[in-house]
Amino acid sequence: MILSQGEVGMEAATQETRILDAAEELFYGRGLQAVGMAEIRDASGASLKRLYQLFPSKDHLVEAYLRRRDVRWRASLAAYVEARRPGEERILAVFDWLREWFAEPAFRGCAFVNSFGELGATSDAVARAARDHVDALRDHLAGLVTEAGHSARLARSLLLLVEGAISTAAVSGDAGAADDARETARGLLELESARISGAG
Amino acid sequence: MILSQGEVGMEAATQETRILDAAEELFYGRGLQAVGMAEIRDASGASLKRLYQLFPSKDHLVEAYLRRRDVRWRASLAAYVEARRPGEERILAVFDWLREWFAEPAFRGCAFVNSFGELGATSDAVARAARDHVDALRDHLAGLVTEAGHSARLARSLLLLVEGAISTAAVSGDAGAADDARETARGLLELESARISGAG
DNA sequence: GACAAGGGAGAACGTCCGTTCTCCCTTGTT
DNA sequence: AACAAGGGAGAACGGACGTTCTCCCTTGTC
Repeated sequence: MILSQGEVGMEAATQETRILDAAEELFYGRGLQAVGMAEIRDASGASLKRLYQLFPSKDHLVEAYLRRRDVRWRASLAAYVEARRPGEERILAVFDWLREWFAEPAFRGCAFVNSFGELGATSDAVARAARDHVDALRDHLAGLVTEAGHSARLARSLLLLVEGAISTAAVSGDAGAADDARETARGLLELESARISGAG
Repeated sequence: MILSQGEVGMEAATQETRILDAAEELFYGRGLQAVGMAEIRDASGASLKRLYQLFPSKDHLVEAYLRRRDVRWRASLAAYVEARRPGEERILAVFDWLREWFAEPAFRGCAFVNSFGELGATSDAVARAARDHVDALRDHLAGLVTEAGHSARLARSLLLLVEGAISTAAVSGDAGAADDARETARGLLELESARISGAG
């Protein structure tokens, strides 16, 4: 009983994963409202019945997509960054990671900014998910900044550079925005160091 | 005949203006796909017949909305900035203007980033309008930067700060992103000056 | 005053979509 | 072998939306 429940649970989990994988690719690639439940059914291989058993409505699925993407996106960034030595290298690595992301064919901007623009005015869940993502990213950057011995104010500047690079790269189709952001961040680090030694 | 044609033309123009005003408020405030033609008809006071006479499809109306908004948005920014003395003051004025915009209750991020996220994958017209807007904004910033005697590279940094501030302010609902961007820009200007005198 | 032209209001049409329902088949149990 | 349970495929339902059509009224003209 317990084992079979476990198996049922695992099967449900992998089916849930397949559904979320399909939803993520479609929602991110084409927009929330442009993708219907039937298309997610086709892409995931699940039946509509199962789909609605696991996610009672499209709104639930959208929110689950955003929440999972937030966790994965930040985990991927964190893993990439933590491979570098603590300090300024890690801050600059953020923009190396962005550059690789921008070069992916599927890149289409920030999933949270896009979702906020599409449904943020209507759906509190979407607006909250987007805000939580930005807050978490800011916190992450603040951790890197303090780790490097700089003032927390720098984290807010970096957040603007990161979000600006994402939007600009998406709209203009130019991955070079990551390099611009990296160079700008390097300048800000240089400035911080100069201010510390100068005003020390 | 010519006069009456002129009057007809003017009436059509003001009706077109009313329609575009309604479309802009609704499209920007709630998203492109969340607003139906019937709602634009109600908000503009025009009949559906007239609406389709002036804009043969919703796609046409969406593109007209984006094109007009681009012109007006940049004109408003340019007018604000040109009230300051040429040089770095004008660069910083960009962020003062952003701050006032962010404080408006209707502020909901960059209309072009939002539209791109919603329909950019499907509609070439939307994708092009968004890209043209970003290109025009970058050109405008480049003009301010060269006017202030700085290198063109700085314009790309400023573009990232502007777009990042817009996205962040919208999603997090915090107009303070404009101040963060302004402070960051001030740092970059300081750095440019130091580099010029230092490396001179 | 008859009448053509054009515009307004809104019904109508076709399509799409989120969600539910029906029917059938499989599978495991007694 | 009979049967209950559950799942899959897809039809069905209700509503929304883009677009067109119908009908009526106004207005300007002979």
